[in-house]
Amino acid sequence: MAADLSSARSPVRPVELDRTSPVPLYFQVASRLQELIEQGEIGVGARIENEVDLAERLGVSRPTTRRAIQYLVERGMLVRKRGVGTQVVHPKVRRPVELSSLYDDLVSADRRPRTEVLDLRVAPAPDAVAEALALAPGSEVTWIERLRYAGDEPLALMHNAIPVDLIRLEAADLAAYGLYELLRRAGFVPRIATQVIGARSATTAEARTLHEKRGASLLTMTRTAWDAGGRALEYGSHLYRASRYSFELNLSAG
Amino acid sequence: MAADLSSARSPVRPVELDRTSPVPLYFQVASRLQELIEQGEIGVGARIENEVDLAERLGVSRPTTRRAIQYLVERGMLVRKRGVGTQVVHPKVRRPVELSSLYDDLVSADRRPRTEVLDLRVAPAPDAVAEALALAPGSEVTWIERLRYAGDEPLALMHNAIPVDLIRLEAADLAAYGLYELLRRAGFVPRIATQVIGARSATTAEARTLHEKRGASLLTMTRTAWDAGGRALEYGSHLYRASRYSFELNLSAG
DNA sequence: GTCAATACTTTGTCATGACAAACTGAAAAA
DNA sequence: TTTTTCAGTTTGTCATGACAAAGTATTGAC
Repeated sequence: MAADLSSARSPVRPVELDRTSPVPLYFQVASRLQELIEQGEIGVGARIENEVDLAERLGVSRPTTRRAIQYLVERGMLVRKRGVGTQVVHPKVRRPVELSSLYDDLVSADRRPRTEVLDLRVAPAPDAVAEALALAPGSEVTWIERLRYAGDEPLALMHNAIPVDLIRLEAADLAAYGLYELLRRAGFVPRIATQVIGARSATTAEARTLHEKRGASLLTMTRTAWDAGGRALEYGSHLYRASRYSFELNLSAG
Repeated sequence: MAADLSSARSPVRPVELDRTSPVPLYFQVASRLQELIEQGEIGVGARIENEVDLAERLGVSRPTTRRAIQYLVERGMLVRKRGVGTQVVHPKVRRPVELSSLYDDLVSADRRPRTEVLDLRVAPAPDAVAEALALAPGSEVTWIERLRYAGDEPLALMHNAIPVDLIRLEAADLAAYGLYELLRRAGFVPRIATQVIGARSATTAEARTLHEKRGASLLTMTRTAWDAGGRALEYGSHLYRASRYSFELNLSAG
């Protein structure tokens, strides 16, 4: 039994790599490995074949194999040790913290998101917001206030500021789609963000809006997002009902 | 002026690469680039020299240059575009979410952490904890309850469970060092973790311990951490004073 | 003047080869 | 028996060379 485990090298069946495909070879290899691990054919703790042999068997170069393995290492499925080998540490992809909006999250969790646009106006940005977005003080921003429902329950009260020259937002669009979706459609893809997560008690008005008791605990999240060109896309200051929502993170260290 | 910006290629002074150093070449190159960007010698928005020229000028191969650039791309400083070039998007390193303990954070923020060990015992793990740590139900764990101060103010009430066969913990050590530091010294390096951040109101007892009013908002964080071998190291369930603490995250998307 | 085709630049992918460093385990020495 | 040494395994680093794909800028046709 014990001997079995130590010899549990990858029982990979012949892999069909498609060299005519636009999908890079390293990605094809990574996908195949990921599949085997997710299906449990290579168990947690088992070592996979070494890079050199794997490369030879698949008919690709070692750098290509390395890149495929690296891809899965970055996702937290594999761990490498020099002189030892590469081991499976987790059967599922541990995604890094996602850069997605609440709307996207709810859609994928099938929680029937609905959005009510409470306010939509163009106004000068307060100093703190202008600084967060790296705009000149007093620059105009589109200011949005939305109430997000999951099913029939209010879940979050969201305030956003978007540089006014970036996109023209309509209440109808905001009610139908997430802000990030609208930004993406306009060609602005959020790539980098900083978030601060905290908590505080609800004011009377906030409690009423969110169907909570006065003084109930709320999760606060402020975020600034930039696109690949370093352009500030969005500043957000959101309130979540702590009784209905929490943030889940997967971390991995070098 | 505008012409100046577009021609603002990296004014890199001759870089001294040390080929005898144990520090990898790609890392030396990355460090040098990072320095130039942090010091503003390559401004945000400016394009850096293309890979081929940079490699030639530094006297290294293109893969080495690419790896250096890739390193900074992953840290959110640079963005690459095929056919265009590589651009500076942020002058500071945007670290991914750190896998460090509160103690380490406070030390680096120079906030004089102090720890009071309220409880330290060996007991069977509750089912939820055993499951989080992937232990058999009822397995013994070392159970710790600590109160963490920053300066003279209590900041967090921390509960941890550590598999009992992993490390022998002493109250004196826990008072002097962070848990992660002790784990690392024993050879267990946390590599992967999942966290859930939420909020709730303080109970009377919690409020008293943390010098808060009854019902004050607290940030909750539960975390399970694993080492590179997939061994569960630690389960933690912590309470932070929302009035004194928040979580800061830097995210980047593919 | 406007639009389309073309040339050029720059990053992306892949192969081959070589040596170094870290770890493991077995053999040899104390 | 215990420790040290050494050989073998495996990942880490680096070089060179080649072609592909995407984006930009220029040129030419209309």
